[in-house]
Amino acid sequence: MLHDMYVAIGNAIKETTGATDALLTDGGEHADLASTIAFALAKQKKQAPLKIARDLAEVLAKNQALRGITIEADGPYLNFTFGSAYVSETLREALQPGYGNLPKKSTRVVLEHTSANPNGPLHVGHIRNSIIGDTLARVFRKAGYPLEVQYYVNDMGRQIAIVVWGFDNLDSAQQEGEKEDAHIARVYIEANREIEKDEGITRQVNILMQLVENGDAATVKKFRREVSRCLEGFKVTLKDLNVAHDRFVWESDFIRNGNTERIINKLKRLPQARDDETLALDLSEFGFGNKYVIRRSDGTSVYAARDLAFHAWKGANFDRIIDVLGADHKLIGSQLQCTMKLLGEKVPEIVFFEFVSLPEGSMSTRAGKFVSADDLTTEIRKRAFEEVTVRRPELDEETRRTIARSVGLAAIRYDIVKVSPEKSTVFNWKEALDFERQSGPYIQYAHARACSILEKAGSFSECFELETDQEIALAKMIARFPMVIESVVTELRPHILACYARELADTFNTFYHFEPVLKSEGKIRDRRLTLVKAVQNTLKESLQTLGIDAIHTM
RNA sequence: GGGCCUGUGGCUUAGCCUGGACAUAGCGCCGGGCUUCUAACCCGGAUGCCGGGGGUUCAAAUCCCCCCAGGCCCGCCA
Repeated sequence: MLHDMYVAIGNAIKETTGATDALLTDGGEHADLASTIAFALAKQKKQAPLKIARDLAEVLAKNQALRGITIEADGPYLNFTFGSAYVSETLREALQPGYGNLPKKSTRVVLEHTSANPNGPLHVGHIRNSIIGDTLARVFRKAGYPLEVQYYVNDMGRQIAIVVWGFDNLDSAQQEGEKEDAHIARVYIEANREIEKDEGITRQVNILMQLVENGDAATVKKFRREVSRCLEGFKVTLKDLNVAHDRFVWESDFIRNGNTERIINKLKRLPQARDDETLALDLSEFGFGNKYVIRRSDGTSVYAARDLAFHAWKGANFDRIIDVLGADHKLIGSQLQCTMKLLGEKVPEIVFFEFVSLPEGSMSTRAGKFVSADDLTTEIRKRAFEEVTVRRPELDEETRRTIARSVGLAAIRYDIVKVSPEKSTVFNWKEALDFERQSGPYIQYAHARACSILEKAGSFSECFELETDQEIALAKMIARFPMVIESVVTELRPHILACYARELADTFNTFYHFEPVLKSEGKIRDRRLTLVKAVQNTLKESLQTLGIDAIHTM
């Protein structure tokens, strides 16, 4: 609905003025939409912006395509305020199940996220990747795209070789109740300590790496076993965060199926190839200072080669490739994009996010310096359970536990997704455990409140004629939802949805405090209940798209 | 040394790509509001040289240049 208005007004301005851009912006408190076209036309028309705006408002007011829209010139600004038809149409749309869904598309999208090395549990830095990725995935599906979500398993890296060395050489039995990924981290940390003491171990690790690349059956089996165990741990962590992957793609498969060898042969033929002892690309003409190494002098491939093979495979099976990667991958990500372009392959779009650190500094799995996602989940559920128990002592324990799980999940996911990805953050227990304003639970609470009103109301006849400023403001906020979904898809910035959901909850809370619903009567009660139903549905869709449970009571 | 990202009230943060009407919100602070639809809430108030300096423009938090501070990256690691 909002999108339709945007197009109609934009076209009318362009037709009337001959401008190529209608310069439409959000009207803020002045209007629903505004245009600054009068400034742009001032020079060519040799007229004051005030006069241009005034004249244009007069002409546009007569345009039949803009019926029902109030058009006013406020100084040099052209203000457009939508009328009652817009508001009632919004309400009708927002009552539909799946409000905000966009038309089905045929572009097949593959989205890769998380892809952490399987050498220890996921920590609060990794899950920023998971939550940005999973939210994007949900938004793409809502926007009508067929989508596959993948986890790229780095199963042949040095870290894994170190883990395997640890299992072969150290006292490495799994402890009572120890989760697989935590167990692997313990062995990995211990093995790294040994490596620092004894350089000879590095040679043994190198041998393991060669054996696995050459396909030595026993070594491959060991690598696979430990990596699989670690992934089992990850799956539990991700499930607790309501994050899901459709497919786990193993890096070593691209050696075994010959794809890496094939892409290396193609790379050799590029004019940028330098095939001396190593095979590398010279990408200096594109602004890259270092060599992009593809194959070692001993003939084995490096990560970059397998990654290129992986992305070529994705390009062959999908129309659009999106990767969510940490800022430490910016250089290699750009080199990958550059090389894919040189090969004539599809170029992946990469969503980068900056690091999460601890107050005492960067996280490090190797040094055992991290806050694991499991610890965060455990702690936040505990806190949420205490909170629910204080607020709803009459509920039985089982119900309180269920609510606490949803509230905890909401707090974690929202706390992470609300921040722009290009901002680096410092993990803060106090903020992560906050269930008040600008939090996931705050939005859940607004939704639960709407549910409660609707439940008490019973049946009512729908009424689409809103009257008061608060009612109309809320309806207009609801109207923005589909365009929010659209902008997340085009900008690949999920925090836009997080901000919107919070603003919608804010607007509803204000409405709630000024406009009685159940205590009003007749048509007023009907139209407010209709509005509450619309906002409840929109909040539900927003929350679910953020991967947060839209619970009915809390 | 080079490249990328960030810098917005005491703290956290939106807006920056696509320049426009008094810069968004929260925490904290001050003052109000629960016998009334769930107070995980609402209302009011104080707090901003939008890191600094130049420039472009009728107009700059937003675009360009320089500088400062912090983070990340620059490996025959992944």
